[in-house]
Amino acid sequence: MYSGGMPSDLPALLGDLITVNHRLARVAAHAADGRESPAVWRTLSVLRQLGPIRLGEVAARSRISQPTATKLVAHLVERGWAARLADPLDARVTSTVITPAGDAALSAWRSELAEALLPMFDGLADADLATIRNAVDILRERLDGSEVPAERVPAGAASPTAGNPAGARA
Amino acid sequence: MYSGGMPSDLPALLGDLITVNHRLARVAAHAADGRESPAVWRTLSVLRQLGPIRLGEVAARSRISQPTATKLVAHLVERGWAARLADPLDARVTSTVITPAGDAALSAWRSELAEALLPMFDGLADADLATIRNAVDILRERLDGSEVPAERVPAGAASPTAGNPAGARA
DNA sequence: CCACTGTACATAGCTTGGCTATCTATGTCC
DNA sequence: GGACATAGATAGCCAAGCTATGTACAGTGG
Repeated sequence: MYSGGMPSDLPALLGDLITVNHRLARVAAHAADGRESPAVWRTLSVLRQLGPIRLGEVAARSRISQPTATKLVAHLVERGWAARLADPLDARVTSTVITPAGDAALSAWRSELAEALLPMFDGLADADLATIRNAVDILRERLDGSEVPAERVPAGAASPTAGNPAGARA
Repeated sequence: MYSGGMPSDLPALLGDLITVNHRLARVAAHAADGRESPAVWRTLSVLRQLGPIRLGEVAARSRISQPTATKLVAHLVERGWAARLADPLDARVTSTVITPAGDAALSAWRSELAEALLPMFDGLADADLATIRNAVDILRERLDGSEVPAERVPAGAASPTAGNPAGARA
């Protein structure tokens, strides 16, 4: 219990958060489906969540560089998990959508992952699960909300004319 | 809205957890010090936490393969952030310790990271910070406690007949 | 004492995700 | 039409991860 409450020690909290985060990532890496990489699922998640989306937006959302996004999307298209759409208004743009196959693959991965991680979370009290759920929601909101201070990320993004759904919870 | 609290939807929670986790990792990757990689800091953390430790233990703790641990530790030694000790009882063993320089570097990184992430957490209510702190503690405990994949996990995780891939779309 | 099996780490070789730098094609503004 | 900006593609590099295998030492049975 952290009833003491030490909000002033934010740096320590952030350090711990990132450390635990890395460790959890390693566990997840083992947990499910060695056949495809985490980056693939992450990209697929972005596509599912944001519908037809430009490459640059994929990159910004995933916090990866544009060339890396190109590579990943190309891989997804090869796999049949995504498809590209020409933009009738701007010939430079090619939007990407997730395909039904991609959607199914993503869902399957999530199930597989959940099953693999279950033992680790077995016996956890409902209250603890709720805490994790809340923390996940809080972090997600922060990740979605702040378009990142991003030192290195090419801070283009000057063309969000399309209504940014910004589906914030709460 | 998740106000209901649905502990039975653990699979969805785990999927979200891993997704958010991965996204946070991307942010952290940008946040601080592009000169060294996350794996370096993770390894250094393990060394600091567990004192002189065998290579195999580093690998198990970090959830990486033994050859990868060899590579990372070698890198740390080159950098002067770790040192190796021969074991007088078993000539096969070489333990590794963090050096003062490594300790300092790790601390510096944590500070830098915290500072870079601060804006993202600015304006967060104390209650939310407490929630994150608790979640971090809960997860860390689970990560430490369960020696989960034992050790040499058979890499090819057989996909257990996914009869019903959790019809719940996420 | 010597082979025989097991353990701890090192080496080799590969794949993939990530990056920067640069190029091409298109759009936009004067 | 020409200068500049923007969207994405291509090239080339490095790090982190893996499997498979090699090497040296430990322990054990004959």
